[in-house]
Formats: sequence, structure tokens, C-alpha cells
Amino acid sequence: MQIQSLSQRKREAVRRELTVIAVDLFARDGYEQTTVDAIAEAAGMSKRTFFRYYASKDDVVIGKWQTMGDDIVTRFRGRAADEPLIDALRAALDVVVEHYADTARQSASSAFDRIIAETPQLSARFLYEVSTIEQRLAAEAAETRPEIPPLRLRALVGAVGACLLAAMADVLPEHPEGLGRALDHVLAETVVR
Amino acid sequence: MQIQSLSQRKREAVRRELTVIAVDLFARDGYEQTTVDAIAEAAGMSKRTFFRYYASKDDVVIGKWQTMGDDIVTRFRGRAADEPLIDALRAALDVVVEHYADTARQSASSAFDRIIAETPQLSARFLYEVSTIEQRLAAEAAETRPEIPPLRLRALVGAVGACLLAAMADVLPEHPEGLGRALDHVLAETVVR
DNA sequence: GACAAGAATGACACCAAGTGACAATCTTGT
DNA sequence: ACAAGATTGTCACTTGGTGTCATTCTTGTC
Repeated sequence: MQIQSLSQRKREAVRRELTVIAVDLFARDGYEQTTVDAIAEAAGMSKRTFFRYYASKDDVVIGKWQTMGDDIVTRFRGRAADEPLIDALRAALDVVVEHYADTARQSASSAFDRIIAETPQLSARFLYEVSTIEQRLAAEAAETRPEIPPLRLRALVGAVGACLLAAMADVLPEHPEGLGRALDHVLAETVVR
Repeated sequence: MQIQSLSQRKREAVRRELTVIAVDLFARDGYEQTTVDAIAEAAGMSKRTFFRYYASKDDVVIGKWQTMGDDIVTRFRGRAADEPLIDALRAALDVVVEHYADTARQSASSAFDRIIAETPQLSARFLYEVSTIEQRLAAEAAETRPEIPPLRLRALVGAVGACLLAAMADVLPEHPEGLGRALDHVLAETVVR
């Protein structure tokens, strides 16, 4: 099963390299202080070429959450339609839980998160990505569970998302591996089944 | 009780005028298509002066939610500490409910909302403002209700916020006056008391 | 291995959002 | 009327981002 062409794979490699370089600079000098010119120069390319790999400076940092969103939606789609909605959503969010449980990329991941948290512009973009994921999940759920009214659907998905964000804020800085447990706990505590 | 100085009041008047002019242009030509130069010219001032009244183009549209946030936090602060947290939050959100129930400024308000909804950049900023309000509410609640752990606090506030957003999306386009009822309904349905 | 088609790159000019600095003008209280 | 302080305009500048076009690489093919 060959999904990606060779050129696409190369493109992904360049994007990854660009991300590493950029995040390094962001961590060292701050996001706003780091110009796209500086990133491009550090990566040995022109500013114009940088923008052919990333549509904006934001995307370098936010990209991770776009792919995470795709994975979450995909996993949600794999759940049975007769499973209680909360459980299906919780299962889909294992994508995030597993991501943070992976100790290998832990330091890299926390660098991303710190940059996002420190930069209002990026925090806003991040919340927008989250809300996009929620919308996709709600749309998906509307098809598989037509008996649930849209308002209830949106609220439930949003509430579960809020629990994830709360758990992340509470747990990630100290013990990221405890995210799953924290999420289960807070979910049971605040969202009606 | 004179809180505002005369010059501050004048400043507010200019800001309001600027907002009206800008939102008109946004509604007519689109947010991104409308340059700050165009707004400033329409208002008879230089671009530089525009930026002395609003720190960014976004703020013209988002400003409403900043003051709304202040009002929500203020009203929350006025609730008794022994009131169940959900009820206190719900009461604070009456600021929003009342805002949309006011038929007078209804068309103006929906113009704002449409511009925000149509512009990803503004949607992101809007979500950021909402999360700022939630953080303020959580911080406030942490003081008055020290017995509730921070994680639970954040999750509850976030879940209530998600219900508000869901209710707004569901109800505002057709019957904005029904926001309060819809919020009560969805809140009872999805958030654990 | 040469060669043509197509993709990736660089260079350059351009636009729009902000910002800093400074001089000019307008409001004030006296 | 006048001095002090605030408001404004002008101008130059930085930065993110885009359109265009010529140049250079990659390719698959013969």
C-alpha cells in the first residue's frame, strides 16, 4: 500500500527539518522575535521557499495539531455507531493521550506547548484548531447518531474538549504520562453520560 | 460617582464611531479586503491615529467581547460563595443572554457575529477571548471555593463555556431571544451538577 | 547518456499591518 | 493670553505574506 509518492515524502522530510530548525529558534529567541527570514536562512532557503512549505509562520508550530486532528477524527470514525458517544470521543482522544505518553518526543513536544502557551497569537490559533476538530467530530457524530439533536451533540463534544484542555493544563507540565487517567477522572466528574 | 474623566469619555465615543464605520466596511467588502487605511480614511483620520484607538484591526470587532468578559467576571464576583458553582456561572452568563435578548442592537450584533464567523483569524481571536474569560472565572472561583480542586474547576468552567458556544451556534441565527432557555436546557443535559 | 516536460527554487517587486520618532496642532487650566 | 500636556499627522521602517517570472533540478523516456 503505497499512499505517498516519493516527492510527497521528500516534502514531508523538508517540513520536519524546517520545524526542528524553527522551533529551536523560537525556543531560543522567542516566537515573535524570530523572523521568517531568519528561519529560512538557518534552513538554507529563501523566504519564498519557506512559504511554499508552510502557509504561515504559525503553521510551523500548529501543524502538529492539524495532523493530530486528522488522527482523532479518523479514530473516532472507527468506533461503532452504537457505542455511547462519550466513550467513542474518549477513545478518539487516546490519540492525544498516546502522543504525550510517548516519552521519546516528550521534550520536543513540551517545547511546542511552551511556545504556544507563551504566544497569544499561537494560543488563539491553537484554540481555533481545537474548535475545528470539535466541529468535524460533531459533524461525524451527526451522521452516525442521527437520533441525537445537534445542540446536544455540539455541547457534548465541546464539553469533552474542555475536559481534555483542563486535564492537559493540569497534568502535562509535571506528569504527561498521567493524562489518560486525569482525563477519565475529570470526564466522569463533569460530563453527563 | 464619576468614574470616567471627560477625555476618557471622548475616547470611548471615538472608539464607538470607529467601530460603526469599520463594521460597515467589513460587512460590505469583507474583513480582509478592508484595509486599515480605508477605515481611517472613512473616519477622517490617519492610519497612525487609528492604531492609537485600537491596537489592531482585530480589536475593532473583538472589543465587544472584551467588555463582555469584564461584565461576566464582575457579575460572577457578585454571586455568593456558597452558591453552587454551576449556578453562579450560569448567572454570570446572563450578561450574554441579556445582550442578545436586546432586540434594539440585534442587527448590529449579528453583523459582528457574522464577520467573526466568516473570518478564521477573528474566530481564533474570539476563542482566545473566551478562554481568557474562562481563565479569569476559574481564578476567581479558586479563591471563593478553595475546596474545589483546580482541575475540576477548569473543566467545569470550560464545559459551561462549551455549552454557551453550542447554544449560541444553535439559537442565535434564528431566535436570539431563546438563548437563555437553550443554555439552561443544554447545561442540564450535559454538565454534572 | 541525451533530452524534453514538469517541479522546485530564487530573485524581485509589491501589499498590508503595525511601530517608533518627531514636529505641529489643539486643549486645558490659570 | 499663555504655558503644559495631550492628540494628531507625517514619514520611515520592519515583518508577514503573495504574485510573477526566469533559472535550475528532477524525472521519465528514447
